[in-house]
Amino acid sequence: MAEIIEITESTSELRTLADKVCEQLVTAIVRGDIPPGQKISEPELARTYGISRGPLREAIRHLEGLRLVVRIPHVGARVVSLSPEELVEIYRIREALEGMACRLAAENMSTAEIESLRQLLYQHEKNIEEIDGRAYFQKEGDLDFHYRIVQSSKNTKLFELLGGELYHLVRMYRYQFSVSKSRPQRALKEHHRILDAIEERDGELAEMLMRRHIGRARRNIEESLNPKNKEERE
Amino acid sequence: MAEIIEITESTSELRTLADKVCEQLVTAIVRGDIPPGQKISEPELARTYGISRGPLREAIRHLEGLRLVVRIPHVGARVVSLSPEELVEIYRIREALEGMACRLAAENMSTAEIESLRQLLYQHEKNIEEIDGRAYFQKEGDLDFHYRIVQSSKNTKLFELLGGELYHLVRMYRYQFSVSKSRPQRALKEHHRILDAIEERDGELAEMLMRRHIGRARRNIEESLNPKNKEERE
DNA sequence: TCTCTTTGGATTGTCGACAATCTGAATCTT
DNA sequence: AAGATTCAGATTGTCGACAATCCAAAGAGA
Repeated sequence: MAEIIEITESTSELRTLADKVCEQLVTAIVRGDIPPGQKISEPELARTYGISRGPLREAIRHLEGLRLVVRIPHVGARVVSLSPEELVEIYRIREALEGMACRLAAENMSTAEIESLRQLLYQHEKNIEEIDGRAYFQKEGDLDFHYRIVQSSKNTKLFELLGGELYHLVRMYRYQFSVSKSRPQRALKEHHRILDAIEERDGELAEMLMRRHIGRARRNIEESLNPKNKEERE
Repeated sequence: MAEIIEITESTSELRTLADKVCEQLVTAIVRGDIPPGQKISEPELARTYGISRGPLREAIRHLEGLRLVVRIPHVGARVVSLSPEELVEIYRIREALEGMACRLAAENMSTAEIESLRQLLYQHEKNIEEIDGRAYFQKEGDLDFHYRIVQSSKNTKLFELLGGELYHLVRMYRYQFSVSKSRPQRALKEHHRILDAIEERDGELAEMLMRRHIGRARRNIEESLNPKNKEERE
């Protein structure tokens, strides 16, 4: 029985209740406030947010589309429970998709966008120096970089895909497993190199660097997983 | 004012009304029975399917997630209107994603699956010979082949992505623009070559062939588009 | 004591009605 | 006559209540 959360005030821009609640639920799930595997009780959530079940059900339907909850008819919805294998799968997809995004960005990104993105990287640099050990800002910041690249690819469908469901899923995984102990300094350096390639309009190189960048992250995950599976066969 | 459509009988398996109606709407939109850009009136559709507005709204929310309708708060939902540019974007995404799927399929596809898929191709061959000119079956059949490949990649996330929203969108485009006048014989031959590579477990070749295969289709679309844009600059 | 059945409680699915908002036509002003 | 304004009609958003379904605990039978 959590406390009642006020919606109408702070969170808005999205006009309908269902949309607002949906946004609230997305962040709640991504941050782990509603833990993976937890049952989503409609009456309870409706009370929590002080709304009726109608809009809430619409929000849940939307969350299902974002792959953040799994719903079984007449039984109920649960927050998606993520297996490490699926995380690896997602990284493989990102490898292919963001690699392409990078190549397109090298062709279509405006110089203003490039400059703006470079500034963002400098800011990340500062954040890393400040909170040396805990790279919390970097965690979301890294995603920001990737997000901006995809946005600059000017492929709207690609942006919808990566900026939509996959984006939230990756954010969720990061919060859960706190994946990014993988020295942010190195990641930042790689980001700079990628942007360099884009600046020189070398799409081929940019794609390759991005694929390597994500591939390294993926292998990190796989390795931090394998030690336990060392004994397992097949 | 269309006639009233019975739901409970034929279309089932999915237990809830919202899910059934959603499935109905998907095929209706994909086949163009509800034309692109058309407004979706909740009261009218509710009457048509003989259900209340509650489940219908949930279904629409789901369709929104599948990118088949666009919704504006307090205004209503419209069937998505597809620009040829977006179709090209989607084909670019498929190039990257299905290329990867092919490589994974070469690694993970069982010999039984390969044999089954080969049989499917033989069946396509027959269908083409029978209805030489109009390649209607081939249209959906082509998608079947691609669908099976993705399924055999054993990457569940990839399957969800390509088998979900992108699959329906591509089907929709095909129905609308009747894209596949692009000699089915050649496509079929390419399918065989791709399957050959998979059978020989040559992932690299399989990926390349698939990328070319889809790339050719994309260029077909671009060319059938350019003549009109010949005069346009930029 | 274990298993199968039953039954009560709670949850999900569905409906009809009311309130908030938008669209478009008719009216008024300049 | 052109433009802005008002107002009616319809549509979307929201709510509370009822019906259908599922889950789990209690009880009956072997």
